[in-house]
Parts: sequence; structure tokens; C-alpha cells
Amino acid sequence: MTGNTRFAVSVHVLAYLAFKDGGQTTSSEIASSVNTNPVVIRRLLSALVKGRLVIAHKGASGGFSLASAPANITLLDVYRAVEPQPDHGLNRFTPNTKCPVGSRIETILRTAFFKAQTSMEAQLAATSLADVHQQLKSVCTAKH
Amino acid sequence: MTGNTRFAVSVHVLAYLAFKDGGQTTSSEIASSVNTNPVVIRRLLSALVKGRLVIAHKGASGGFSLASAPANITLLDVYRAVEPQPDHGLNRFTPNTKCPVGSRIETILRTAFFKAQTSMEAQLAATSLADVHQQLKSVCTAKH
DNA sequence: CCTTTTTGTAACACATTTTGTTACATTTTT
DNA sequence: AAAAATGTAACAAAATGTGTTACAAAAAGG
Repeated sequence: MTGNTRFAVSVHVLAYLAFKDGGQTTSSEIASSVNTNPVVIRRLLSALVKGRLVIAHKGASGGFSLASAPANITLLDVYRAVEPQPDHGLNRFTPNTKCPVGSRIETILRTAFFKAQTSMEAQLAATSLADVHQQLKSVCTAKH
Repeated sequence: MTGNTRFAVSVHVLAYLAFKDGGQTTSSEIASSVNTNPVVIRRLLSALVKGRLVIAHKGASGGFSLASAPANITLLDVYRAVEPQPDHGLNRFTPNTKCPVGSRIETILRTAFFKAQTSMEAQLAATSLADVHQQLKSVCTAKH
């Protein structure tokens, strides 16, 4: 049980919006698909709106819809919208700078983490919401 | 502030052992370099011993030493020894399986997470403790 | 064999993070 | 004006991570 569910739930939310293909959808309806509370969904959608992945429509008959075509939204966009900048523990890591190792290890770690993180993000960028949508549909149509 | 400091501290610990080049080192001495409590260090070293990266020597004049040459220990080995299997929130993610999206999104997410994780781990595997040791030393000798 | 030093680990407190929940203001439609 | 929806604050509960104390077990060295 590592980390949070924000990224997983957010991809689910966006996949749901893509599935509804442009129609406005309420946080209650999405919450029912995710199996959680509408406020939890709105909290995530708030971040997705700030990240310009989603448009919110207030008032009666309001709801949420995608801000772009699914092909233009990657999993990296989602990741960046809802996850804090990962620090891999470096913010809480305060080695003894009087030690030759302690004074130099931080820079080395920062470089290593950056490479690993960049590599992971490149993989996330390689999958779009259109890919996810396609996979959702192909599972259906593959049954014969 | 994302995640924990286990990986960062563990790399520091192993870099310290590599720096001491084969000699036994106590958890207290390492803790002084990391700037934390010896028990915290022993807790991590316990995992590193189980992962066969380090050898523990009990009793008076005991301590810890590397189990292999630094060139044979990669950051991925360290990562796997001290971090739980990452699930990216999927264990706590329980969508509504009666919904066409909810019932299928989990497999899709699992595939995407696996690719991202694999890519990140490949980068970690590309750096060895010998590389870290080398960087520690080159910062010293570069000064003229 | 006794003392000292060190590892091994349990137990606990504290802070932080995450999630779910209630409550309510605001906005928009009808 | 009423209804339906978003926006967000506030709080409880659970999980996680870290530091700390305490003490058992092991080994060295006299």
C-alpha cells in the first residue's frame, strides 16, 4: 500500500468522461462509477480543471466535460495535474554536512532521482486518454 | 513531501560503507553521517541484510560491511530491498464493477503503471554503487 | 566467566498524509 | 423563486513514517 489513489482515480474519472463522449457528467454520477463520495471526485476535478484537462459547468444541469480531445491528453498530463512534485524523500533528508559523504550525497541522489523520474514520465506521456478509451471499447467488442 | 526517506537514506548508508572500503562500520557512526538515530539505521540495514547487500557482524567490535563489490550493487537492488512493492494506489482502488468503465479500468491502469515502473527501474539499474562512490571521490579531487 | 560493545527488534508517541463525510455558500437553469 | 449543481472549508478516522526508549542476544577480549 504505497502512495495515494489520486492518479488512479483521476484516470478513471477522465476515462469516464471520454466514455460519455463530450456530454456533461455530474460528480455524483462519476462517484458512483468510482465507488466513492462526490466530494472526493470534485476535489480531484478541481485539480484537473486547474490543469486545463477538464471544464466545469456550474449551476443546475451543470457538470464536467473534457477540455480537449482524448488524443491530446496524456497520462503524464493527469499525473502532473494531481500529484505533487515528487521529491523521493529528499526534503526530509538532512544529512550531516560535516561528513564528506553527507555533504555530497544529496546532489548525487538528486541526479539519480531525476533520471528515474524523467524515464517514468516519458512512459506516462506515451499513453493518451484516447488509448485508454480505445482499450475500454476493445474489451467490449472483442467478445464474440 | 512525497514518499519516505528509506531509499535516499539507504543509498547514503551504502555509499558510506563503500567510502569506508571494506572496513566494518557501526550503526552509530553511520547514523552520525545521516544525522538520525542508530535504530533507524539498523532498521534499514536489517532490510539491506535480508536483501544480501550488506553483511552484519554482531557483538563487540561488530558492525556492517558491504556484501559485494560496489560495482555489483545497483540502485535498483537498493530500491527493491527497502521499498515495498509499489501499487500506485491500486490496492485501495475499488471501482464499481457494475459500471462498464469501473469494471475495466483497473486492468488498463495496471498495464500503464507497470510500464512506467519498469522504465523507472531500468534507470535505477543503470547506476551502481561504484558510480556513486566515483562521484563522491571526483567531487573531492576536482578541486584545484 | 564476566564485562563491554554491538546488533536485532518490539513498543510507543508524534507528525503527516489520505480519504471520507457533513455542511454550506455560490452559481446557473428553468 | 426553487432546484440542481459546483466549490470549498472543516473535521474525523485510518494509515504511514520517523524518532525514541528499552531490552534481549551475540560476540570479543580480557
